[in-house]
Amino acid sequence: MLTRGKLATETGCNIETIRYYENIGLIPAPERTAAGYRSYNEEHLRRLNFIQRARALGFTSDRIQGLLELTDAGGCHTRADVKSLTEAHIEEIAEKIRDLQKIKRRLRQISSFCDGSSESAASCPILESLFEDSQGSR
Amino acid sequence: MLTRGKLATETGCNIETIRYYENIGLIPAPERTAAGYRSYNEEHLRRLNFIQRARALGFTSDRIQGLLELTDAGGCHTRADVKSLTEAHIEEIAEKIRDLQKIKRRLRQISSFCDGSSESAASCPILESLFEDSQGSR
DNA sequence: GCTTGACTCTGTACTAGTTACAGGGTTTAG
DNA sequence: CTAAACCCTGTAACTAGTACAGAGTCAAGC
Repeated sequence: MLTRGKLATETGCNIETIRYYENIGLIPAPERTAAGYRSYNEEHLRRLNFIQRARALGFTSDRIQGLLELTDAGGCHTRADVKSLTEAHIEEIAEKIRDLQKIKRRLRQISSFCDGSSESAASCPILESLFEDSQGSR
Repeated sequence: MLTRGKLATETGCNIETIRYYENIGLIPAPERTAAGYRSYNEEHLRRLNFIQRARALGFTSDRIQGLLELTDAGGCHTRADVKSLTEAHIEEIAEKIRDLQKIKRRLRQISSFCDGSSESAASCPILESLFEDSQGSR
């Protein structure tokens, strides 16, 4: 029913990305027309939308695969499984945020050493603090 | 004076990464011994330390290159140049943090819909909210 | 003086998550 | 019937490295 191009415009996904998702197994290989054109159905659409939303929330391909397998496998997985994958992901994001905040604080500190004047960059305290062993850190 | 291996252990940098930095032009190509071994000096050590510290603060190779050029070029650049590169970087990190916080909030919300019970994953509200158009967002 | 192990050299391929492009075949609208 | 718009495939690019194979080199011990 749907060509690759239509699936792409329907989902807002890049057309090449769809082929990529097929390659890595995120999307099942669709039927082909006599000429070899991919022919997608509603289920593919649904699945691709799922992937797009999960990607937007920062899930990796591996984890998305995991989530999709939980739905594919039918009754043998529980909500608890889904929730624990989600919570693990939330914790990873929280950690990434903490790391970036640490970095930002340090950068603000280093930046504050420098008056931003028109003096030579060679003597700039920002560069110096990157060249020398970090003084004033932590 | 320094072989590649010694430079690696001295700086804590992976030995292959040093060659990579040479390839992309972050580190100048060193002298070679008669046998073709790279021979590094104090300046290389200093520069690699700089790169390591800048990387730890999340600077991209391009931006590090930019910072190093400011020092290489001698007197024709100012502290203001350095500071503006740094401030731009801080702003990017701040934005990344904001993005991640948005994602985290949304994930916490989605996760809260799910009781984490032993019911089938197929009916899990987390998966449903990824399949359906995001209701309750924003 | 020779062997052995530790080092170094090169090119190449791999990672994630796409994107892009070349060179061909197909479908559709006028 | 032709031309544009689509689709197919394989492959390379991006970032920031990491890893590995196969070959050469160096230093220490015997």
